[in-house]
Amino acid sequence: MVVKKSDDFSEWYNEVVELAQLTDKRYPIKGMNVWTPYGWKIMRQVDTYIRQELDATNHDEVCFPLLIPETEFKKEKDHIKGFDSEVYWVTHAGLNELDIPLCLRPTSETAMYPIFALWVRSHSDLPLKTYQIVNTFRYETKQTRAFIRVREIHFFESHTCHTTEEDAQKQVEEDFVILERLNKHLALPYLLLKRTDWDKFPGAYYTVGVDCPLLEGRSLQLGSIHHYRQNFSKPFEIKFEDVDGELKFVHQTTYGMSERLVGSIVAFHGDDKGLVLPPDVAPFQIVIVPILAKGRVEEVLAEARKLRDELLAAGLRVTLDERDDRPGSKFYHWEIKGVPLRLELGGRDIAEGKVSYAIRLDGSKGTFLRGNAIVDSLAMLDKISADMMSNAAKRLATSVETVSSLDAPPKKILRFGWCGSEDCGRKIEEKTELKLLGTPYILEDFQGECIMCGKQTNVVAYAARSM
RNA sequence: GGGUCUGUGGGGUAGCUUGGUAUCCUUCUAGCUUGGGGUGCUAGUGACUCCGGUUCAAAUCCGGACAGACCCA
Repeated sequence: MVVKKSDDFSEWYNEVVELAQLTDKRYPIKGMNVWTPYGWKIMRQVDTYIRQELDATNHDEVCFPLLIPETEFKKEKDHIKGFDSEVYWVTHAGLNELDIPLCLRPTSETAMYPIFALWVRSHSDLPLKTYQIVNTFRYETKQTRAFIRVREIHFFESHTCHTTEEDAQKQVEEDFVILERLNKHLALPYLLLKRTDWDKFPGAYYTVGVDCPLLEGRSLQLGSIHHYRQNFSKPFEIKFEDVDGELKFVHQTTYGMSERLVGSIVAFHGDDKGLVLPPDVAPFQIVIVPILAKGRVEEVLAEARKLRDELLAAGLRVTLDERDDRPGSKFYHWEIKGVPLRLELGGRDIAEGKVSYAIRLDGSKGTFLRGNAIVDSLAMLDKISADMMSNAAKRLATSVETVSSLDAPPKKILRFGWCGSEDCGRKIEEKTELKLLGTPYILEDFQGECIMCGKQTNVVAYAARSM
């Protein structure tokens, strides 16, 4: 690593992604990168937790086609208006021009909902809770960045249908619980902010953004949760016969998060030595580096393999670095890759019946008894996870600052009074060059004045430099 | 959306002003050496983004495309 995180965050981010070999950015299309083995292992690990949490809340995994006919895509007016400028179109098939162009899904509402209309007939079909983990396509015009702003996006989207608005509302709240459980594995700080009306998802009744505070008042949207009411069920005619015999339109919600989760893990946890991975998502939780002194190579390797096999049998993800390279060089290699725990085994350790360790998160080193390898490794990984969670909590607490003036704002996420008008909102964005993230979903007590017009208000808003 | 800059082995670079033989570091391959924080030595593989133009001759000058970095809305 050459660049320091605090000196030039963007440069630092690019360097980590490159050196840790998370992705190959050399694919010749802007914003479309190659998932390399190490990066993909992390993504798959995250996907595993997503499946786990969604399955546990009775969502069924489905997989819809990538292509959407223009006729379906255009059914919801606001939706098409919101996505028009960033959709890829397939206009030809073989040698012929298509009668009806097909778009690559930028998100799957318009792919799924015509079929939901067939699936849902009675109140007993509801709630319908589905999700899929797929790639979506958005023609980003802004600067692209690995994992954070890409044109082909790996993401999950859950889509649900309910009999009533209240039931849909309960779903939104369940989504927050799912998010919190998922985040136990990722250890990221986040805020739940209800987006402004002019910034909500195209077609939504309301949108809640999940915003992760990074360095110096930057925030990164990790995902979003939407309540659609009947905005989509009406144009797509998703109707059910209720207990009273009446035909009604369903109420819908969606929840989506993307490979940005990987980008956020890199951006939030990483340090000047490279990646720092939470044990739950690390492709390898432990790396064993054998110290191969001349004349004892076979002996040490045999012991190292034995240690590896024991740890593997205990359910840990472990790799033994048997490459013909110097130990020091291997230390740097695995530090950049963010492996939480490094174990060293050499002649000295074997003689003393010990194993040396080094913890990536804080750089601490020591030894433990060989016989305690499994118990001690598990305990250290647990402690690393706990420490990373508490780092996230600390960051959350220090990243927001309440201000009463927009002159010379601190490099934090700003919190201030807002009258709620679009006029003031836009003026605030113009003046500060920050993005108005919205208002806290869980209402916060506030009495004060709108920071722009001075009107009395009990609404508090957040703004930050977005990435 | 508007602007500025850049594109040379796998990665990072020198050369470009003033057109002619492409530099160095790293990685990689082979061998020896070494091995508890980036061993050392020897030998070797490997590059001018693409298309067009100017020219006897283009990495170098001109135009365009594509890709990337940055700034502004």
